[in-house]
Amino acid sequence: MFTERFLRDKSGVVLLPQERERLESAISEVRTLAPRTTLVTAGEPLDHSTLLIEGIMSRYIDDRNGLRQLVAIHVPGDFVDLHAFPLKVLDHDVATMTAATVAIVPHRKLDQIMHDMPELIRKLWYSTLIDAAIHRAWLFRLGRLDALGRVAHFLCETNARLVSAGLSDGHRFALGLTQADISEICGLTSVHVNRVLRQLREEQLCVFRSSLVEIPDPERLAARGQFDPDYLYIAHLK
Amino acid sequence: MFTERFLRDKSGVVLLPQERERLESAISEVRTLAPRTTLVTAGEPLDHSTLLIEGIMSRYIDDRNGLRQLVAIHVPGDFVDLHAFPLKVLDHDVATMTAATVAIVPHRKLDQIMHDMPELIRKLWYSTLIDAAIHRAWLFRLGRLDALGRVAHFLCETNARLVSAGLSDGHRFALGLTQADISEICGLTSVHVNRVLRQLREEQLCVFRSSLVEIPDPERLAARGQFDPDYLYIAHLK
DNA sequence: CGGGCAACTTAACCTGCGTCATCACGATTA
DNA sequence: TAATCGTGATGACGCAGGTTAAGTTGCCCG
Repeated sequence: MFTERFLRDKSGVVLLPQERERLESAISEVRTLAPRTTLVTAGEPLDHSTLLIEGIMSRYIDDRNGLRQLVAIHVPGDFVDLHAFPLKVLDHDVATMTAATVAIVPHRKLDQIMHDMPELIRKLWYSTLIDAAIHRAWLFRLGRLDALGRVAHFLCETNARLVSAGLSDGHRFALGLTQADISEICGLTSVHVNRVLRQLREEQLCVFRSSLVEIPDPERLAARGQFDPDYLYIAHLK
Repeated sequence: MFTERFLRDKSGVVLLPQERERLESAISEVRTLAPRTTLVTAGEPLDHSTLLIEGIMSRYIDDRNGLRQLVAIHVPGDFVDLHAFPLKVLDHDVATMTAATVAIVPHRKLDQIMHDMPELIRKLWYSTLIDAAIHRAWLFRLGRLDALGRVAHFLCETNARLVSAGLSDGHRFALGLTQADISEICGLTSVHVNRVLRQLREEQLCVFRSSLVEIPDPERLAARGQFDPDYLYIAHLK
């Protein structure tokens, strides 16, 4: 079941068994990808979308000086570039961060679903809107939080999403990102991310290693990052 | 024709006459709103969405200290909170900035459209994804640009969107935002926005007044703000 | 015509984060 | 064994933008 984690635990939608089957049967191919592999380049027409099964992926925008800003990261269960179905061309690049396994869904299959199962299309739409809600939370993070708050907010978000995917127990998870990755997410330099991580460690808010992130007291970390998980639309949270 | 500007000039979609009529007939009410009126509060269930006909609206997230981060602004023709149709509850507030005229579209009408006109639903979906693309450009702006670049980028974007809506000639437009508004958009203080606007004026890049924004050389301003309009999906741009 | 208020302006000062530089560590390859 | 490379760690220094405070301007309304 490649779609096992898709829309899992989301408030406001339940994927029915026949809808899940229909999605499964829309998968044309399953591929494994090496770390740091570019899957989609901005401006190139697309005729398929990608469901992430295993690993971490990213979406990013390059600036003129070769620096880049990550605009999203994806965890298993995310339909990474489903927005390419209506848009056909993307405004950003998509790449793996770690090694990854993905399922390819041709747009022509989604076209058929659109005519046969409009309620399923609404659920697919919904999933792209959660990505947009996460974009907004990232805007808040960059616009209103200091460096420590940004990193704390990001780690809280990632923890919550991985709990939802069954990949974190709420206190510890494997992530596989470098400090430079965090800097591209949080709009900081890697030097300053290093300082912030040290401070988080000293204050016992979080121990970050590429291999393993540990959060002894998630509520304290959330308070420091002004993290409120409502925007993730996770069911049964409160 | 209240939907006159909706999806106007967008690459990749054309709203057919019968689709436009169907949308028109889905409007239950047209309202005028005073400036700085809150229309939607985060967390409140919604059974309708709002098409902006005239004026400027905003979406924003409050922080713990009463400050806020704008996550979007909307110009006439935008379906401001169409994402509430699949989501039902929003993660942020929606308010007018200037006086505004809006059309209300009940979700039950959209439900009917979903079953009758799946291609129109795909176009509605598309319009919410352009909002998401704009979110991403805002992330780039906050994460990678300095203060002057951020303001320049925002003004270029707004100019391009208003040209598309037929409300800017490419060099001048009425906007009705204050310097404090710009600061909430660009993640700066209003004091520093004031300094930046002076510099833009001195360098003849832009004259910003609440009533009127003038951009003598849009290309120079775009270069300074690393603005590339592809993410707006405007047709016939290049 | 004057009082009040929101928006704008400017200056003086301070600090969080960027920049630059150096070094350490572990993994990979020869 | 050494050479290379990606990643992490840390210190010295500078500056963009925040903070605070004190005006000014313009508009609404009695």
